[in-house]
Amino acid sequence: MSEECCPEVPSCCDMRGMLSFYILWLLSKRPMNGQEISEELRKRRGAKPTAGTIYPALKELRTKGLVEMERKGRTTIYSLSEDGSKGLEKACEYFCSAFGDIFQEYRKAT
Amino acid sequence: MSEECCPEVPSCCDMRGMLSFYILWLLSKRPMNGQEISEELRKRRGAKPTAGTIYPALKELRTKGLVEMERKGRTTIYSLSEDGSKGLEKACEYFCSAFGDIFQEYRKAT
DNA sequence: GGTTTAATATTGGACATCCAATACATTTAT
DNA sequence: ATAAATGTATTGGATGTCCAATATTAAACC
Repeated sequence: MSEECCPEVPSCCDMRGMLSFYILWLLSKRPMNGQEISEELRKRRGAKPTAGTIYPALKELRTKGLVEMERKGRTTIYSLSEDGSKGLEKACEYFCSAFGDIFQEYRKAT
Repeated sequence: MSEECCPEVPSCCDMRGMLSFYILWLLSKRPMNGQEISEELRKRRGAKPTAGTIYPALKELRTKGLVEMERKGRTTIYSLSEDGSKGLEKACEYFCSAFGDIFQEYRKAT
């Protein structure tokens, strides 16, 4: 379907991390199933996470009570819980505080 | 010494990752020793990485040829190599492309 | 019904990142 | 000279994130 442009993953240093955070952020936009989440991540981070990446992460978020799920036939719709929503807010604050300078610099440069 | 304010690490989701990337970015500002790098990370990410975190990361960056070091008495000064500089550029591009939306949203909200 | 397809899910192995604990070298203080 | 302080470094164990491989389930197709 969509062949939308996506960033090239750099070879120089490891860019893993923040997956659960990113999933929470995506779910704050709208409830999604696993494949939709994976596709969003592909568009944004340049590589589509496989099933072995995405479902364990979702399971952990559910265990922590941050995400709720509802099975609908073949698919499972994941959505933010109230705790997930509150947690995301704190996490966004932290993320932008921790990495803000790097973004600022990029904005100036372009 | 400096008790500068630093962000509170959220409990909701894991915020590890991007350490090597962040180190490269810091070293692009100026050469530093391990303790200075750790202190910069504390101010920005809210927790000071211990020796077991920082030195293996620096060692790996050196193995990859991205970082150079020079021993000076008690301290070791680390600096970006040419490859490190080029790699960082790509990595910054990727990082901002991958996480830009989250940051944009934060800017609007505040 | 029987096959294919799409989505979900688990397992096992690899690796980066994290800490606590330990060790060592060099400078500084006594 | 000895002790304390500072900076560097390694080890071992935990955890999150990553993929390939495999399995399961439900819908769609013939």
